[in-house]
Amino acid sequence: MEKSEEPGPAVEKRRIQILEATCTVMRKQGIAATRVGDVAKCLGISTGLVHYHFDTKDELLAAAFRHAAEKELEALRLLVNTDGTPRELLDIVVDNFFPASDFPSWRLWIEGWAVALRSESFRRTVMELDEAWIEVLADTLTDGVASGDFACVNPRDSAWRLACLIEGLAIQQVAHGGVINDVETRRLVADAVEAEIG
Amino acid sequence: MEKSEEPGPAVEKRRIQILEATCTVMRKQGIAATRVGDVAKCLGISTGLVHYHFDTKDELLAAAFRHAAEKELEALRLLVNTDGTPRELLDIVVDNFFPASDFPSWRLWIEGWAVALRSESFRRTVMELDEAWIEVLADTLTDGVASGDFACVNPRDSAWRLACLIEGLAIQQVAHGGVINDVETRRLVADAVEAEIG
DNA sequence: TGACGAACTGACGGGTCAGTCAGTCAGTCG
DNA sequence: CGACTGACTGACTGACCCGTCAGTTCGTCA
Repeated sequence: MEKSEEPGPAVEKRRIQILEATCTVMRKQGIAATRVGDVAKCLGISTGLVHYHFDTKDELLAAAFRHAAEKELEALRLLVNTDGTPRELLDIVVDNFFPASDFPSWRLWIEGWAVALRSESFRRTVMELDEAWIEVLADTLTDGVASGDFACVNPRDSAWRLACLIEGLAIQQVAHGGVINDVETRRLVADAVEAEIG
Repeated sequence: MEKSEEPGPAVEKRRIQILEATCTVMRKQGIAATRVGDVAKCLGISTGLVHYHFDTKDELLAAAFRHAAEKELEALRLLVNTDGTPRELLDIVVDNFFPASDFPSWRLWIEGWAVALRSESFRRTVMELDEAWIEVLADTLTDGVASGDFACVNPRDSAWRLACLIEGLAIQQVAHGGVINDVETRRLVADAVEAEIG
C-alpha cells in the first residue's frame, strides 16, 4: 500500500512543522549532529511521530534542507520582483547573498555541499537551488545589459563568476571565522561587480 | 606523567603511517564516515594501537587532515619554486588548483570547511592552509607586477578574488557533479585571470 | 452509539562504534 | 640472565541512536 491520495491539510501542517523544527536543529547543531530525538524534543512530540511522517532520517534531513533553501530562494525572488533600476536590483541581489548577511544560511549551505558529496538527494537539491539563485543574478545582469545600464560581454559568465566569488568569500569568512573582514570582503565584491558590469 | 621527550623514530613512523591511512579512508568514505576501525583495518592493526598513538578520534581526524593539507601545500610551493616567467608560474598555480585536477583534494576540502564550522582544530587548520595557498597566488601576482608583466591594481585583492572564484567553481563542479562543465569552468577562470592581470 | 482509522506515544530491540584494559611479546639495559 | 619498558592486541563495555511496534486517543461517519 502506498500513501493514498492527497495528504490532507492537517498532515501537511504537521509535516511542515517537523521540517521547520529540523531546520532549527540543523542550524544549531549542524546537519551531521542532528538526531531524530532532538527534532522530536524541539516540538514536544515522540520520535515515533517523526518516523510516522518521514520514513528515514536521511529523507527527513534532505526534505528539511530543501524546504529551507526553497523558502530563501522564494524570498529572494520576491525581493527582486520590485521596480528599480538594474543597478538597484543588482545591489539588492548581491547584498542579500553577502556573507555577512545570513540570508542564505551560509553555514547550512557549506554543510550541504559536504553532504551532497555522498547523498544523491542532497546533491540534487543543492544543485537545483544553487543554480536557481545564480539564475536570478544572471537575469538581473541580462536585464541591465538589455537596458544599456551594464556592459557585460557575457552576462551569464559574469553571473557565474560573481556567484562563485561570493561563495568562496563566504567560506573564507564563515568557516574560517572572519580572517578576512567584512569591509575587505565588501570591497572585493564591489570591485568585481564594477569590473563585470564595465 | 606527560609524554617524555622526543618520540623516537619508530613511533613517529607509525604515527605517519596511521595519518596516511586515515587520509586514505577519509578520501574514500568522507570525513564524517571515517571510523577508527576502518583506519586500523586499512593497516592491519588493532584499534587499540590507533588509540595508543592518538587519544581521540577527533584528534586523529584533525591531524590527518592537516597532514594531507600540508603535504599538498608543500608540493605546490615546490612547483612554483622553479624558473619561469611570471605568466608561466601563474598558469602553474592556477592549473594545479583547478577543480578538474584533484591536486588539492577538493572533496576533502569541502568536507573540511563543513567540519571547521564546529571543530576548533579543523577551523585553525583550514584557515592557515587556505590562506597559505592564497599567499602563494598573491606572491606570484606581486612578482609579476614588480617585473612589469602584470598590471594588477592590487595584487593581494586579485589573489583573493581569483582564489575565491576557483573555490566557488570547485564547489559547483565537485559537489554538484559537473553541471557546469570543465571547458566552461576553464573559460570562466581564464577570463577572470586576464581581467585581473590586465 | 459503536466501529473504524488516522495521528500519536513511549518503550524497546538491535546495531554501531569510540575508547578501555588486562595481558602478550620483543627488545634493551644493568 | 632477569627486570623493565614500550608497542601492540583483541575482547569487551557502555553509550548512543535509528527505526519498530503494540497499544492509546480522538475525531468522524454510519
